[in-house]
Amino acid sequence: MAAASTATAREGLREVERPIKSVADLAHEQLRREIVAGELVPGEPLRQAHIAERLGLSRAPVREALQRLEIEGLAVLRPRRGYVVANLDVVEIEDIFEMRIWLEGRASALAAGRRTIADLRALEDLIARMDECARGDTVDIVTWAALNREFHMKLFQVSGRRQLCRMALSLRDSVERYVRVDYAMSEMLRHAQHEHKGIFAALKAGDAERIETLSRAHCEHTRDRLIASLAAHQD
Amino acid sequence: MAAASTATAREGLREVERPIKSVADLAHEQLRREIVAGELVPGEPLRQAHIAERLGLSRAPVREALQRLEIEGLAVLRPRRGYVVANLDVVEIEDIFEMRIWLEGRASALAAGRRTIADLRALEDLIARMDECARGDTVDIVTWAALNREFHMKLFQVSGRRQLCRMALSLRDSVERYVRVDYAMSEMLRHAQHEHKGIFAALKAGDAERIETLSRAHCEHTRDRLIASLAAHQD
DNA sequence: CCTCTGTAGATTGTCGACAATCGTCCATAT
DNA sequence: ATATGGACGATTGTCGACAATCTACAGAGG
Repeated sequence: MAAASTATAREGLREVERPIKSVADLAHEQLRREIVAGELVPGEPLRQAHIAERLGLSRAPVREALQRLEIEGLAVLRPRRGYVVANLDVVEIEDIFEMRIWLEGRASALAAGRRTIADLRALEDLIARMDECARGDTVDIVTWAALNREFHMKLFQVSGRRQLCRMALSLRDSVERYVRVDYAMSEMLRHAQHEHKGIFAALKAGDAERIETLSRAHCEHTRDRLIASLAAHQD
Repeated sequence: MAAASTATAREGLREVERPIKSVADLAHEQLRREIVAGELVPGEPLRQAHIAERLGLSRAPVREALQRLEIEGLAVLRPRRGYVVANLDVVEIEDIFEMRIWLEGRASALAAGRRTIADLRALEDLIARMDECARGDTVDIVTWAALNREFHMKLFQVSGRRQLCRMALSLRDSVERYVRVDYAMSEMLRHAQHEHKGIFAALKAGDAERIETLSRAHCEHTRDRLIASLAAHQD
């Protein structure tokens, strides 16, 4: 039994996202952005040679990126037939949201007992920057969504639970593209901002019970709005 | 918006494990078995060339296998320094078990409302085969563990929730190797068998509330026994 | 007119090789 | 004796090429 403690996953929760980025990491992030942003629509085939050429690299890192997307639930592999952008049906979306409601509520509650001044400052800054995006009459939905993801990721990280953080983030990403389409079509965004401020206040106060309730409600609202939107646009 | 419904993940829950296996799939399964079985100890470096030679294939599929192991939480990558077998500390193990307790309880409850005769027969058969493993004075822990995994996987699948099933199985696998070490050193195995029969009975009766309670208790017992074992053998 | 079969094209899965980077060992200076 | 610096070996990350397999289309047969 070799000395193993050096490999223990203890380098801090910041490294849920890998520190040093390889070309494969960049390809993965790029494709994830494109899928999440809806530029690559569900069912669209993801051809390795095509993507490699488009991103200016070889097929090996593209394969790795696709592999990860599959495990994250963003792509589906049909052996010898290639990857396609995953398509979640309503049942699966509800499935994911049920888990999110519990996991995010739990993470928030834990965070309330561990937040530091620095954490609060970082979250406050993210809220302010999101406000910026929605200030004028034109809403910068792309930037807002990126900041929103960062806000919730930060909140998860404050919980101090590495594994819980991983799960919650992964589930978020797998439905984010559907949520974003919905946000763009509704006033939900400003409502979300309001809820973020409530969550932040509860975190600042260290009120675990309240932040858990608020986080769950935040998730539930997103889910309800999304399901309603999907039902309306069913085609 | 192209016709996407063909790609929808609807081919049935059996395909959580991929149907047609590539060399990379086999490498992945082999390495996972070795890690879960404890043959590869936490902290041990996983050198690509070495593994490739040992399994008689090239580095490409080995890389893919390692990639998956990382996302499953079984391996950790330090960029430019290679993969090592992941080492979970007690906090992370408790973290994972807290999620398992909730997810597995929920999946069981849902399964109680959807089980078919065929499902029950399959589960009953698995229980019988596990009994076989523990009949004599020598316990076939490896076979038992494989059947145990199948039993719980089957139970998750009956829930009909594809995503929930994925998460629960992934979390199981990431702590399985620690649990197995514990099983080998205790009488916990027979106790687990007894609990399986209780869970099965509740499923057969369609009693959602009872099976949820039993499943959670099953998880909690495993956790408590494991934590105690880790505390005793701390080195 | 429909169905089945065989060929052609395209795409994946796998391989071996090369360059970049990291850890290690040794020489040297303080 | 300890610390600093450079070269060597080992390992990863990336690339282009090849073989296996699948899809699509065309042609023959019923």
